[in-house]
Amino acid sequence: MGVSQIKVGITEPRTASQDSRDEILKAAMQLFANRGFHETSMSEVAREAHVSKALIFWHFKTKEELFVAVLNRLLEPYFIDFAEEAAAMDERQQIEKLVEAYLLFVRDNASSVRFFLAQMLHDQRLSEGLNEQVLKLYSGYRAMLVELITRVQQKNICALRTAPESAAAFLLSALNGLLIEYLFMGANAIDPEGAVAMVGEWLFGPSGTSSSEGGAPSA
Amino acid sequence: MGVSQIKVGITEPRTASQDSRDEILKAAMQLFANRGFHETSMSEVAREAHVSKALIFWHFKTKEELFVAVLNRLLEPYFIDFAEEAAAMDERQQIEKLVEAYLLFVRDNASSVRFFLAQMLHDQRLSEGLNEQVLKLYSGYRAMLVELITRVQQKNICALRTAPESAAAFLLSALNGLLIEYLFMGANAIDPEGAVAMVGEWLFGPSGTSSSEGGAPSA
DNA sequence: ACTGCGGCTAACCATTCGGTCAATGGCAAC
DNA sequence: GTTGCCATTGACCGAATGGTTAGCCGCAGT
Repeated sequence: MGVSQIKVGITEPRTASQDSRDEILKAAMQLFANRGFHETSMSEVAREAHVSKALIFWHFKTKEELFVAVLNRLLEPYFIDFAEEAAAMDERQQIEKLVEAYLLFVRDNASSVRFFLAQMLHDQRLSEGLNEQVLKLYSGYRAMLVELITRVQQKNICALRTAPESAAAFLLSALNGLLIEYLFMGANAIDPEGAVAMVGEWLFGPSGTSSSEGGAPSA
Repeated sequence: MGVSQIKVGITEPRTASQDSRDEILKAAMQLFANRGFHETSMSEVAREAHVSKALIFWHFKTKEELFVAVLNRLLEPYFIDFAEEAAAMDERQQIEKLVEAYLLFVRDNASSVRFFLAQMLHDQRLSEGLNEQVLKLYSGYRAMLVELITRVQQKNICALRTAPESAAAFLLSALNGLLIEYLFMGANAIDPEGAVAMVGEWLFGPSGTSSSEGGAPSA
């Protein structure tokens, strides 16, 4: 079939086994993402991966194991590398950067996000460890927001007087709302720059944006 | 559709057929709600409704038809009766009332909301008419918000200077975010009063709430 | 008494599901 | 060349799926 497995002797062997395993995972990821777990059959995965169904069961003992493998692979890029660039920014810029990163991530990983959402929506008990990881990520993000808002309030440059926890929760909710709006309504629903501006106005009152490195809107 | 033509004789005739149909719908609703469409089998519905599987197919031609029937029944209470009480309130109170109604509805109909969410998440093409209805409801709600914010801005009692459409979209997103937070995190996540206060502060600046007493924000 | 029909069911059907198994080709080691 | 392992496959399995069919039961109309 269409596989182009060119051996490049000098570098790592990259066995055919790994190749097929990879393609199975890739196909499964796609199918699970926009059809869900129960609606995706192993035969479909096999067909999409150009591989026999039996081979899937050779790589992964059960359907659940394949599923968990997909989940783990999806979770990999979910860690937003943030700390390094944040050091040079003031709090307001950090907050705005966080918001922007969240939305950009959602926009660029829509199918994965959709996947997790669908998964968490009804199969709460399957893949418990995974949910835990996602939750951890989530609350980490929230903690960063809380801290930033706290600092910003202490410095008195914040127009908002609500408790930081509530404010962060509200902001996070707004972001999540944008997320689901993006998933359900058309792809044009998410507008990171607009959202950042809105958050700025909400937190710091009506004023010019802090860091206007004005890039043209991409979408 | 949705006709409720109950003949009011002296006593309700209430044929056995209607009874069984009702119980099937009830069982199906419950199963669909927390297991999804594909994960729910007709045999399960039958067992849960204490009825033979064939009877289900006597009432409803296919599984999809049963599903749509359930959807329609779920959609009935979704129309927030709002206009009548709104007349007596000023714009700010109306906005706050809208927000509160949204959150209360979500809290009280969590399983239905979860159901619709899951449904819209992956099976976009199934039950297209339903999605249409939900969308209609949704954009109606949004339109009300837009109009209210517009008026409030014209009256100059609004601290926010963003375009009403953007503001409404942002507010709706925040509400949706609270929604999914409620669905995923514990039931304690939703706090209508706190949210209303927050929205008030966002739109009208830091001041005493218009109609409600200050409630301590819960975590 | 019989007929017709709405409500209901057990048994059945074809298909698909997750999963198994015996068998095979390729290839490195001996 | 043979051995042995890795990767891979088509054919197969029992269970469960959505859906059908033939027929039962009670009862109103005649």
